[in-house]
Amino acid sequence: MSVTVRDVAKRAGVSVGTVSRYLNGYSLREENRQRIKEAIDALGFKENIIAKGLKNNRSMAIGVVLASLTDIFATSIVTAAERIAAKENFSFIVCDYEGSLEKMVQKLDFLRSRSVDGLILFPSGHSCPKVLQAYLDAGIPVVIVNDDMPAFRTDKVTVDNSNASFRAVEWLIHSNHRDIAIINGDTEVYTGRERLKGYLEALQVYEIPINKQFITCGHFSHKGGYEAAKTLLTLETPPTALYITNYYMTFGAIMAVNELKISVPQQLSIIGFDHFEISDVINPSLTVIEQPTDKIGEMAAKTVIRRIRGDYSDFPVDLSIKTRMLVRDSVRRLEL
Amino acid sequence: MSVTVRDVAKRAGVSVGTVSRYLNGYSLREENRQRIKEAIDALGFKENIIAKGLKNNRSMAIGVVLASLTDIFATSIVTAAERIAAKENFSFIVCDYEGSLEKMVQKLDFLRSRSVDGLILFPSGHSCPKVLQAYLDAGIPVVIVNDDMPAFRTDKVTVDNSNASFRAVEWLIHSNHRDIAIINGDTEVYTGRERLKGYLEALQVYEIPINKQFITCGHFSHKGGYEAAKTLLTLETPPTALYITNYYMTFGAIMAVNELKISVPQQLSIIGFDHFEISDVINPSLTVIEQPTDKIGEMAAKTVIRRIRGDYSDFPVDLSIKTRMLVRDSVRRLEL
DNA sequence: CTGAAAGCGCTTACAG
DNA sequence: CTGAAAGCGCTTACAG
Repeated sequence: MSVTVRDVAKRAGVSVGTVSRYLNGYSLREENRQRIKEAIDALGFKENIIAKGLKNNRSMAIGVVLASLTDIFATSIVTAAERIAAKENFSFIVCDYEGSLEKMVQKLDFLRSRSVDGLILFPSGHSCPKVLQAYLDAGIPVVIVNDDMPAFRTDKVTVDNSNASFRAVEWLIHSNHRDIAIINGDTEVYTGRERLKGYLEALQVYEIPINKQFITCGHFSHKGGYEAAKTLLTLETPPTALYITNYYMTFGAIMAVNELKISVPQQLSIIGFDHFEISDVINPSLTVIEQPTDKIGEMAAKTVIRRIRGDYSDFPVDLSIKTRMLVRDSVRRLEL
Repeated sequence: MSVTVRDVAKRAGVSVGTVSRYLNGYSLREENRQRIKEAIDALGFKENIIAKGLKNNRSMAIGVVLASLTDIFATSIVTAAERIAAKENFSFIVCDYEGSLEKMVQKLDFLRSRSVDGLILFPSGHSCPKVLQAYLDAGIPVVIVNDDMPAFRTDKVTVDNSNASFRAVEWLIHSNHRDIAIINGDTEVYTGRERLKGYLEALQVYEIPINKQFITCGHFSHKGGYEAAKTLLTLETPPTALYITNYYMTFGAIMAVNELKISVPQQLSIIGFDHFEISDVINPSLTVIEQPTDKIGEMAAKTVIRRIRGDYSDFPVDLSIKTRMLVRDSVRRLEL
């Protein structure tokens, strides 16, 4: 069908082994190098990565398993990771498990049979299926992103979730807010737990009494943020500041604020999370915790590739990437 | 390393050929079937799809090439397509070309060397590189999604873009609007052109004079929608209705409307595009043109798989999927 | 229905 | 540095 090493070898007048060595960057006689190069160009030869993989048990593919392909946080990370991986000639086989543990297991099985060389997994709060340990046992590295999976000893890349919360709330406190509400997602998942933890810690450290009404834990979604904001802002004594722990929730909360015709920051201060395109169109611009998705993706890709190459010197690594707080115009300093 | 057909054959006391036949669903003696089944279970055998592909020149992988992994419209389609493909045991190798033609070509080359069996491409207005023809010449089917690429004769899946526009605008006209503005994206790209065309046609058919000020063609983004809305709504005689041709633009326009404290639908009627999560948190709920991303993805996947299987009976197909208009609360019927 | 053998496109000891 | 040969895990005519 297509042109193979055999064709190249014939045209260049060398053996296929020599062509293979050329392809893999071994040194060979200058004359042969030239002839092979010429043959490859003339024939339009492209090496077959699949065949290559069969022999050295490498597929040059990395499985990427995530809960939803439509979650911009996850896909931003994947984009960055893919950029790194492509440079190293790895391709990404992307599987969406639609938030179902069962489907996740299915995908993991599927990727095993595709002989992926490594795996990047976004567990999104799901527990660890046995098949994951089978990956490690088979020498296939697994990097967990944005979750802890305590039962599973492997490389992990997260952000400083609780610390980010702490700093955000601290900033509000230093702006003299005392009635600070948190709009949080599901505390069954790692990020939800951690972000709540940081909020509580900050209040404790600054000796601000905790008002249970101000703690909402719903779903990390537009709707979750919207509903929580509506509830909080229609309390008898509503909070003066909102700390919102996820991009989609921030978005939903903003819609609720608009609808209630509450002006930010005059009547309400807000610190949100992440700043994808939304920040282009929100007035005033939001002060947010920014998760460095590029960095997260980069670290995930680099880590899994390093393991694939056999470097387990620092295994398992637990990378906690630092977030920044972008201080913009949605927090008002209260007069005391 | 892992367990192979050879191991299964040995344990079952048959030849590897027989195991292979079992795996591929050929009929064999009941006794052998049982023994092989037993051996597979006992050994935990998983077939190696890579090796399988080498022999019959199939990788069981479909390349998916898109401008951005963070575009929810594209990823919604990919999600649906992957669901179909996974059922047929195909995996998706996803490549993001970050809106650069050069990178797109790179990715296409890359996927060739990975021996993908087929390709699903979102050109996003980019022109057709030569390498695409090479795909077809090599017998690798290519399905174009959401674009026309007139220079390239292959299967295409789009929606009824201009017709969708026509119906949206017609609806506004029947609600007695005459000052109807369009917030459109780049007319260099297919969808932008088509959606503008439908708008113009509707006005012409109903003999409504075209007001050039009411036609904005910017960028299919939050910001594009936001800025266009600001411009339109601050005109001396602003439109009474807005037709917005993309999800992100709809989003941005809504933010502008909120900021200008214009109430919908009392002061302004709106028909938007698509209804991802945003619709959960917008009040009033928007009347929108809904692109059936599930269907688009399904058709793209089914078409490419059908071609992979050798069925070119209707090649090339140009599927134009029907959109629906979801009539909700953002359009007011004007009194005459 | 089944076994033995050749082969998919490549790599890699093994000799030289 | 290079060629000949074996082999990666599977499939598939070819005989029987």
